[in-house]
Amino acid sequence: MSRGGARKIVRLGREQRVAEILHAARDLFCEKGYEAAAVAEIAARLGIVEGTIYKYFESKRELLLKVLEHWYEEMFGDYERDLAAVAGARQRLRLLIWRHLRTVREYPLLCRLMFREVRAEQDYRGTAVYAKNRRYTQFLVDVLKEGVEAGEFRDDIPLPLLRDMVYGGIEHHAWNYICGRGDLDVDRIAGQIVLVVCDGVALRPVAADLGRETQRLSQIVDRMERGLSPRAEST
Amino acid sequence: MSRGGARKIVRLGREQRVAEILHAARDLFCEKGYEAAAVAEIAARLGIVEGTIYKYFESKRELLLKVLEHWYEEMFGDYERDLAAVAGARQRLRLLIWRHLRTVREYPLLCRLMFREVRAEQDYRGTAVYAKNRRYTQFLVDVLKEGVEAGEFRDDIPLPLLRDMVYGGIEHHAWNYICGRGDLDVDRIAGQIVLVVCDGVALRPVAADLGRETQRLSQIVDRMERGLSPRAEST
DNA sequence: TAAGATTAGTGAGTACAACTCACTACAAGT
DNA sequence: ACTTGTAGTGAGTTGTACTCACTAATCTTA
Repeated sequence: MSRGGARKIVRLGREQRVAEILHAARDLFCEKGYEAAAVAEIAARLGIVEGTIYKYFESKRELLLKVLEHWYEEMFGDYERDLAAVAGARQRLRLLIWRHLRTVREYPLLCRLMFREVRAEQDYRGTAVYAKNRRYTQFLVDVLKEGVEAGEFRDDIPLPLLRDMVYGGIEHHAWNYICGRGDLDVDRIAGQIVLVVCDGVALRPVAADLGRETQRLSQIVDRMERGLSPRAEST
Repeated sequence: MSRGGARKIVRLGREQRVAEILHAARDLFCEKGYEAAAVAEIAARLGIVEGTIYKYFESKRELLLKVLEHWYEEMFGDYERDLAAVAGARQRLRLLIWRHLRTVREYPLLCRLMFREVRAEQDYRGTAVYAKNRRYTQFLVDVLKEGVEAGEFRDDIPLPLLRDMVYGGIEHHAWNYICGRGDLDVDRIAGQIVLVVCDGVALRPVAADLGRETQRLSQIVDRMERGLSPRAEST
């Protein structure tokens, strides 16, 4: 601004420049949202000109997709590892739901971009982000499938529907938080979702009162068999 | 085009013109989506000029909101009536889920606008569409509450979470259909969602084997009390 | 019926952002 | 030192939301 156009041009290698642009784009998209973020401002922040960005990315949208692809790549790292440490379908399910909620809590702005700007567009299927998202949600379907095969979950509910109820439910429930209002109690919500899903699909639900009744009758039978009156101790 | 600017100007009353614009806007938004629909094209279809639309609507976005408000108004009509005809929390729940799925099936393009362009925006809360949507989803929360009060549903799961799992789940599950791919089997999906939700919140789940055990013990106790040997008939 | 008031409708703009392209300048290879 | 590949430029073009000073059709009132 102060010195009129006498700026030194800095030349970077392709890789490095691409990385810089992705980083600046992620920041600005998170700050302002996709629409409001101008490509020219991303360029300005890096001290380059708009045209340079179009040298490396075909369009603003491609830039957004690449930003989110990188994010997914970051996430996949410790997913399998964490999952391998937990046994039992219900506990594994809980882990996936809990981790997803934690991700929403940690990166609300990126989630917002994903939900709003990417997943909703015409061309979504066919993008690399779609493939990565499929891989991400497939973890949950696989855990449910294990549960069915192990006899822990019933087999008459299509797994994709359960998947959609979990991820769709979380998205709706977290929307306020994602938009910057209120907080997100990850532990509590994870527990409640597991409760709804499992006691809907678990083969043997608790049935507390039936259970208590069985126990009571059991004790009576025990005492009777030992020759005691069934009413002996009831006062 | 053919006669150079010698078009007759048609003057309409305010009400009528507004109605015309809303209708044309709804069509074009559904055809092309919000972004791709140009205000100038809405005007062109009515044989008027862009500025005229801005005489009646402050912005393109207000136009979209008004279109969706009108749609909600259409829907509310027979909602209470239908609901009044059905008894029992589970059946009423099924009705609401079934009706919502049918609406999605019938108006996928308007649903798409609602999900994509309206609900996701910053200013959504504070719009009249938000209020109408609240009223719409509140039906389901009320039905759940009735179920809890009637002792049909457990009371340890927050109703808003269930609401979000239902509507969020449906939205996710129907997204392919909304985007014009495949079909939507309303009856089947409604049944499955009710199954998941109810057998998750219903107070007395089937628990067939626990039930049988209770029955068996009951019979033993009966016989014992009548002075018979507990093992009398077991062979 | 004619003048004045009201308001529907016009169309030529402005502003701004995505995207393009012919060109410049820097660095490496020979 | 000359050539060549390519990073970077910046002045466009295009398209669209939105504005505004103005025109003309209709209504009101004398």
